[in-house]
Amino acid sequence: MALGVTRESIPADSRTRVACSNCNLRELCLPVDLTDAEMHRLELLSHRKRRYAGADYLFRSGDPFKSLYAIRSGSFKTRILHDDGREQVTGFVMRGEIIGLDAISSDSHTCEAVAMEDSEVCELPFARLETLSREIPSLQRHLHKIMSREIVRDQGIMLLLGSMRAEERLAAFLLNLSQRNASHGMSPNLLTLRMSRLEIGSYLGLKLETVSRALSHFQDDGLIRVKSRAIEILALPRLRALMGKT
Amino acid sequence: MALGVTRESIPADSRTRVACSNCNLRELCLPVDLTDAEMHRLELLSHRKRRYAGADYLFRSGDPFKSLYAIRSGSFKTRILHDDGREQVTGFVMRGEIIGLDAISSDSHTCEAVAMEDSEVCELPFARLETLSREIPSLQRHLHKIMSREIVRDQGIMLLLGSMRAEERLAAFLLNLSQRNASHGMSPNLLTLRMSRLEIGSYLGLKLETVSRALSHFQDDGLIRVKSRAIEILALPRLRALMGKT
DNA sequence: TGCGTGGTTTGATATATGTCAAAATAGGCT
DNA sequence: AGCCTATTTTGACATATATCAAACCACGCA
Repeated sequence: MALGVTRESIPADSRTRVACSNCNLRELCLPVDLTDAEMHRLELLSHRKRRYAGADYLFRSGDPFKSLYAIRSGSFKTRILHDDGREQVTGFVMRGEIIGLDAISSDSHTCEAVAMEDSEVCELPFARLETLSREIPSLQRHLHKIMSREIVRDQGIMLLLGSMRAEERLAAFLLNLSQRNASHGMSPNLLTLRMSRLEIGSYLGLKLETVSRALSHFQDDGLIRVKSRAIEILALPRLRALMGKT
Repeated sequence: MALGVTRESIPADSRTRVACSNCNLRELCLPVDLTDAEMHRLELLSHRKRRYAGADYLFRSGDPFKSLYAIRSGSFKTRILHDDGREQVTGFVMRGEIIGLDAISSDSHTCEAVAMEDSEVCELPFARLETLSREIPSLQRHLHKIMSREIVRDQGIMLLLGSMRAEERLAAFLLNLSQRNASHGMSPNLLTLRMSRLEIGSYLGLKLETVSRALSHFQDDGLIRVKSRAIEILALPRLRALMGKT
């Protein structure tokens, strides 16, 4: 973990070379067990760090595909657009997660990614990632797992959208955020939503009013406490139980 | 079915070796441009062909992950199950397509695959596929594209489930089948559904009655002709136009 | 500090889709 | 061929969620 290399010391528009071997996200982003020699090779990725302000695009649909991006800090939403302007938020991507996998199939991005707050990403040129993963089996395996995990995640959302009711969807959403919070060593009970009710609604296939009403209802039932975008989970087990029955 | 070789004459567990170089699906399943030498190596996959009768499981959720499967003939549905028994059909997989990608992430299958008719699959041991794709870059690239394509497909269904109305979903479904039919050199206007209204409903996040009503409505409007599971598309452009407005 | 604007909550009402039920149809098996 | 069962269609009605509208709130900016 890089001592002496603080984020603050880097100018906002700079593209800085960073070394995976020093990255404090290594476990999350590319948690492969590498020998020193392999780790040295991984540096050949010579990926760069970029910063984005809230509402900035990381990429737009149609952009040519060059790289995957590992999120070092902050968060993004991804969305796809329908011909008639309707949009569907397909994911909220957080620290330690990888974004851009959809673009591999057609060599251009099919969705767009927008920063939900000030964020930093690590650019991983995909061609080099492929070359390297031919040389380092554990890296190859990890890349495959990341892609497969995205498929599983998407299918989970299909289940949610296809067969859950509004309050179940919202409970699932909150529990998912809680779990991701916990996996980063943060409190599973204190959530700070980075997205609006409208965006949550789009993600969950609901209107923003329905999202708002469901949150209010949860609060009335003593499950959570809502203070605008800060949400405190008061009864995690009951929230869990809510999915499935009703 | 091969002449003189009925399903019954082949023990259920028989595994026949097949060669990719001879396979008439080569273009669809692994359409990589290989030299003779590489093609020779591909044979090392020494995949086997298996047969399944309708309603047979190809794999169940929880099964350990060993192989991907390329569908040589027939079709399968994939579904995930919720704790409380609810199920969501996540895909209808046809000839030339690959199934099982979800299992890579956790080394066990997260969904289950059930044959919708008599079918043949080609088993592709994943460990060998990984080894080979380290040696053959174009195979590696192709594997990545297949996984990415699955991600894009799933996100398309998220859009459908999250922001389209019942008849739009059904139109999208029929158009998708039509297109896949066409890509196999079959008529884009004559569809033979292998799945029930219940299964279509599960896939589209609708009840079977809604699916039936929408089909009847399309028929009344002269868009299609429904004869149980045989569907003739009479006005493809109008069906296309139906998605997006209304 | 106060204003303004986007975001959120809440209410009244509309509607698409679900639910329940019965009739019609199709396909498998003897 | 004809019965049996599962699937599909259709109808009447219920309801979850959407829609429209207004009030409320929070936060950034002057």
